[in-house]
Amino acid sequence: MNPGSPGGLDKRKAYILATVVYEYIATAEPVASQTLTQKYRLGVSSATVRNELADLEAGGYLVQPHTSAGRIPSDAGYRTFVDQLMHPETLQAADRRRIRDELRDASRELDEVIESATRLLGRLSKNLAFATKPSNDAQTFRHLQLIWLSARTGMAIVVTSMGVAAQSLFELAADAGPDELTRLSNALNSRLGNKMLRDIRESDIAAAVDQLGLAGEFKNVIMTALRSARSGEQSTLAASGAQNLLDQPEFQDARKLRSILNIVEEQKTLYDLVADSMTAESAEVKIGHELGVDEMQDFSIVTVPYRFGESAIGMLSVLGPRRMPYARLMALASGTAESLSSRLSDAEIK
Amino acid sequence: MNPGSPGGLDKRKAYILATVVYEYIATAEPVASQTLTQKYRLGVSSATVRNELADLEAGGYLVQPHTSAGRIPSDAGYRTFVDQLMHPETLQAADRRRIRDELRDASRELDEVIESATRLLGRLSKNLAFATKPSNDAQTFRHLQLIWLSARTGMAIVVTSMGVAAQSLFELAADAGPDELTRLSNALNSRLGNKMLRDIRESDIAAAVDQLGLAGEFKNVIMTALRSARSGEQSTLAASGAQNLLDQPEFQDARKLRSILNIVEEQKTLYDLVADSMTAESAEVKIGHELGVDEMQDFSIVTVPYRFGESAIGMLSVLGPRRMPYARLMALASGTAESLSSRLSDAEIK
DNA sequence: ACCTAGCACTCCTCGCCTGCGATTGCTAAG
DNA sequence: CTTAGCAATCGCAGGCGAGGAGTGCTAGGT
Repeated sequence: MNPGSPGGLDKRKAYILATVVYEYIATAEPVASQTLTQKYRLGVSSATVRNELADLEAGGYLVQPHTSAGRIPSDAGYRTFVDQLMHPETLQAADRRRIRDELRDASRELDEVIESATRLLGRLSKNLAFATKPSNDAQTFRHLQLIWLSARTGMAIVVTSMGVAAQSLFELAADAGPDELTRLSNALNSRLGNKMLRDIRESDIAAAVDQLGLAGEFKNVIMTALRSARSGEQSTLAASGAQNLLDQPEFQDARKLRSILNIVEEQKTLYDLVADSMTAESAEVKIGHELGVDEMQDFSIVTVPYRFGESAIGMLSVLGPRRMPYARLMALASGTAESLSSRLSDAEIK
Repeated sequence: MNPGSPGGLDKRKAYILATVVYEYIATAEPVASQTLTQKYRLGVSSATVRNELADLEAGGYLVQPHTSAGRIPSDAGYRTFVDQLMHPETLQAADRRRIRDELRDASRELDEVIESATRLLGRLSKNLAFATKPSNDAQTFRHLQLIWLSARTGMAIVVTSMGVAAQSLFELAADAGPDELTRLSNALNSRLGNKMLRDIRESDIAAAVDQLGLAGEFKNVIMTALRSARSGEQSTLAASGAQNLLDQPEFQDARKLRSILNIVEEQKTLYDLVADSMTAESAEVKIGHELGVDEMQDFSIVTVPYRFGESAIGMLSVLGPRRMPYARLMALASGTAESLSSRLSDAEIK
């Protein structure tokens, strides 16, 4: 092996590996040495290619389903392909515009915008797309309103810069009048204005409540509302495009799909799988066993964070067979996330 | 045929038909005459049963997949079974309690309660469960709050007896102060209190706005908020349990599932299919072609409305193979809907 | 008039085999 | 280091036949 070449592979091996991956992604059939020489003018004979293929298999980049079959990429093969061999794609201006337009037409509601983006990505990628709902942690506090419903019940609404974050009903042990709730709302608003949600301390609340001489139970009411605003529905997912997976030849067998659908419906596992990509700068790929879940050996996931202002608040992902068009899906996911990010920022409540 | 007997079938034919359906539901295998005589002590020989089976086939209740196979029920066979032959089931007290408890633990948020009920029903029924989100039309108005965010932006929140129904952001052409919004909120609340949402007229709003001498654009702002409160997310569905369908032997073939997943994700078709069961008193069943959708020939749906107070506000359904345990699923769906209804009513904002 | 034993007939299913084609690895020569 | 040639391996599709499941019909019994 020539040192200094990508992945410790000499140039020809790298090219052959890349070609095998491209070809397998396109056809879903094991790739034979002859196919390579015929379709790709390698300038060498199939026998030479066979020698190279054998080396690549020894190196762990390829596997053979059975003796008299061609080669298919291993997880390591895909990994090398993604990291070093493939040509990254970027979206055509036209595609970019289509995505942007479609998201613009979506409702103003936060959840629905996220769901639209997920549906869109599912449709464009022809795979299963999913998104985490945003964490509100890094959002800015805009308004807290206590609504009087009856002497002992009310509702607290927290508005953040992204729109309504949470409503929570409360019950009081002692009667309170509408005026008290209004006064308390006002006091809190002037005290908390423009803080980030995560920076609001219990002492801020306590000060406001005590200053007005109100019952201590209000502190709990407000903390509860803020807490639920902060956590949002963070661990729930939006998903779309499961039926696309049924089109893939490798999932004609229903058993493989069962586990996936299960995982998608459970949401928890899926959330954990992508959670660590929240801090990524751009699209990240996890391939087969890298996902660390037995039932997902045959799948890969592309994940890209979306932002509100500066901070990443959630992830947009595509789940498909390992044999997925990585460059294209990374471009699509990135493009969609980018549009989503700017769509969210446009809707910011200043 | 003896007149006066169920479905125009004499007693023995009815019993044999019922037995074929039971057996086929249990085994997913065509039912043979000998199986019937061996398992069910009919008191006659298999030859006699064969004659009866031939009659039932002539009558359209059964079909034969091929000459040397047993019989399986036709849509008409299932229909007769459901309407006249099967023993209706009711839930054990223990099951009933489990459902109630599980729903009680669910969050207070309306959407999440519905989703919990759907997940629960999916799990218990071992099929695909789905629910329509409630229509707010028949809910009672409790509170409208206009929140001041900046001189020209604000948010309108409408609270109904079921909890928050809608929030909507608005922009004004002319500056307004927090006081105006508060005064308008108060005026509207005293005027609209305890009306049903659908009974609120534009003139009520206009009167309040004009009385306070406020800009006409407030009328639109408020009407928009009320409209969005009324419509809710009515046509979106919650669904759970798709992977259960993959366990059914008849759907090992991925093609049949594709159409179903598609339909479930589309939601629209599914919503239309069950919409007319909203006025039903109890569980309704649609079998195979009765659904009127080609791709759903192999499926049946059990639908039961759930209520808030007196009025039906949504539907809870189970979708599965035609070969589903109708009595059990009807009992499960009814029980879950009942618990859901009372759970919702308990959470009413009085 | 109804029931039933017996039997021929039909049709599906499964395992077995075979031949074909695809593809490889190896060898030996350039 | 490359390549042509070739034997060897393996999967797969198709054909064939045995086995079995189940029916419909017939004829005789109650």
